[in-house]
Amino acid sequence: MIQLDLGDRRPLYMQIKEKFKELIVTGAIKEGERIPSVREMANMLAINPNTIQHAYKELEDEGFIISQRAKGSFIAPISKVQNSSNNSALYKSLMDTVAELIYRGENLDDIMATVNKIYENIRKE
Amino acid sequence: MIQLDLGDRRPLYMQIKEKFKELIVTGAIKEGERIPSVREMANMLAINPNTIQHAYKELEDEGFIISQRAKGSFIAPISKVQNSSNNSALYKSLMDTVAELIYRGENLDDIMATVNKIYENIRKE
Amino acid sequence: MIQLDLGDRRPLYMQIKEKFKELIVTGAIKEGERIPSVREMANMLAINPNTIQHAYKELEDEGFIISQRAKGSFIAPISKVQNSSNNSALYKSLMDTVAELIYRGENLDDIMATVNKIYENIRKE
Amino acid sequence: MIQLDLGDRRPLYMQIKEKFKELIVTGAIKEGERIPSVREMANMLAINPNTIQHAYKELEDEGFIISQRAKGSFIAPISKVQNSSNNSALYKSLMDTVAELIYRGENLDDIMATVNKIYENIRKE
DNA sequence: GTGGTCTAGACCACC
DNA sequence: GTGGTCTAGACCACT
Repeated sequence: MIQLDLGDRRPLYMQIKEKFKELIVTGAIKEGERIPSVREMANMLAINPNTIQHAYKELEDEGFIISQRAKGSFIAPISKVQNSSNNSALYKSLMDTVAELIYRGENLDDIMATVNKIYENIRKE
Repeated sequence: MIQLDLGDRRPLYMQIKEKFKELIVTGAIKEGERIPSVREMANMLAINPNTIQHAYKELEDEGFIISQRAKGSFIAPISKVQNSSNNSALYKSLMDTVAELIYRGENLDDIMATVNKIYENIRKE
Repeated sequence: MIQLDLGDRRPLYMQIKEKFKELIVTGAIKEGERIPSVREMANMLAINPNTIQHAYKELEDEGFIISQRAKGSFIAPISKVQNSSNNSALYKSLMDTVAELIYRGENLDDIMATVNKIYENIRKE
Repeated sequence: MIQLDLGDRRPLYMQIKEKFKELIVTGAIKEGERIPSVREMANMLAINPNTIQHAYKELEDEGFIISQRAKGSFIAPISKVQNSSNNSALYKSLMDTVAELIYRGENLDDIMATVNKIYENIRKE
């Protein structure tokens, strides 16, 4: 489900958090679905439970999951995420990434095609 | 030219590095142009020269600038950047960002329009 | 383990880096093995920790080690090194060195014998 | 004749010196031949004459060239170079380079073939 | 306790 | 004057 990359320079908890975000936003895990408990996850990845806890905490703060004591953690209703923030930081990231791709010689059509493909993949789910 | 954000959780050297990348890839600074010396920049931003040095070092490692002892630092020829790397990490970032935008309820057309606008802005220069 | 030569005109961090590379490529330290922490090494060599940090950073950039915050630094899996680079610079260095040896009157057989001996020494490990 | 690489991190004088060594040891310039004067060279490369002077000085110190006031600089007789130094540093460099090539997955036969090719190329001249 | 970031201040090699 | 190296010492984030 989640694969840690030791070469990755980001802290472990952030890798885990962002991997979960990826699974959620691409629709691989859906609204209401349960994710492994902190302890299960810690066992699976063979790392300290505190690290998982940290990741889950931030996911909850950002509205992606909801943790219920003694029951587990669940993907939050999508409506919650949509209200919870303005998306200007994401648009900023989009602009920087696209500008760099163009600078590095990538074709506008290839970029557009990639964006379209992501959209199609998500719809299909 | 560059504004530091102390509230930003990224290290200072990275803010500087990424701001320069932005200026370069959007065409605000052009191939061959000289950027401020390590000391000038340190004075302008009122931070330690070592921090600027760190930022410039990484920009050079990534192929964006060329630093020459006793002469200064200059924007690298664009051909160096285009050859020097594969763009898969950037495409990965693009996919993650777009997926999250869609998940947060953004419209595909708005995203496409943003991509197009970046392209037009860069071409105009 | 590592001996600094103050008479050497290369910077300290580079002496350290290259000594480690030597230990790694000759098999004296093996994949996955832990190397001394930045502070331990600094104490052992009686130099500033930043200098060690600099050396380790470059070893990591070149794919020889992996540094993990709060855990330590480890010899990278050899597969990472083999994929991560093209070897043309090394072949260039080989050609220059051999050409100079010949110019200085060395015998081709002696050179070949040296190459063979290195190979045997590494295989034996 | 000589091409400077601004991206190269070595000082200019050293690039020049090593390029000359390369031309000499591979036989591209021969014993007794005249090389351009400091001023000619400085004009050709559009750099400061002091930089050329520095390079020539070191070439002379190492026995590769002989400078005669008002006449110019000439490639030294090969016998001079052969006597002038022990070659242990070169063998050290050879061993390090070969060990790294092997570590990076290169084949012993390819390395041997390269060494042989250099030898043949020099003999032919 | 670990690696990473940052400061203040110094010195060096290069051009 | 420029980039690069180094020290001494501090603080932070992560596990």
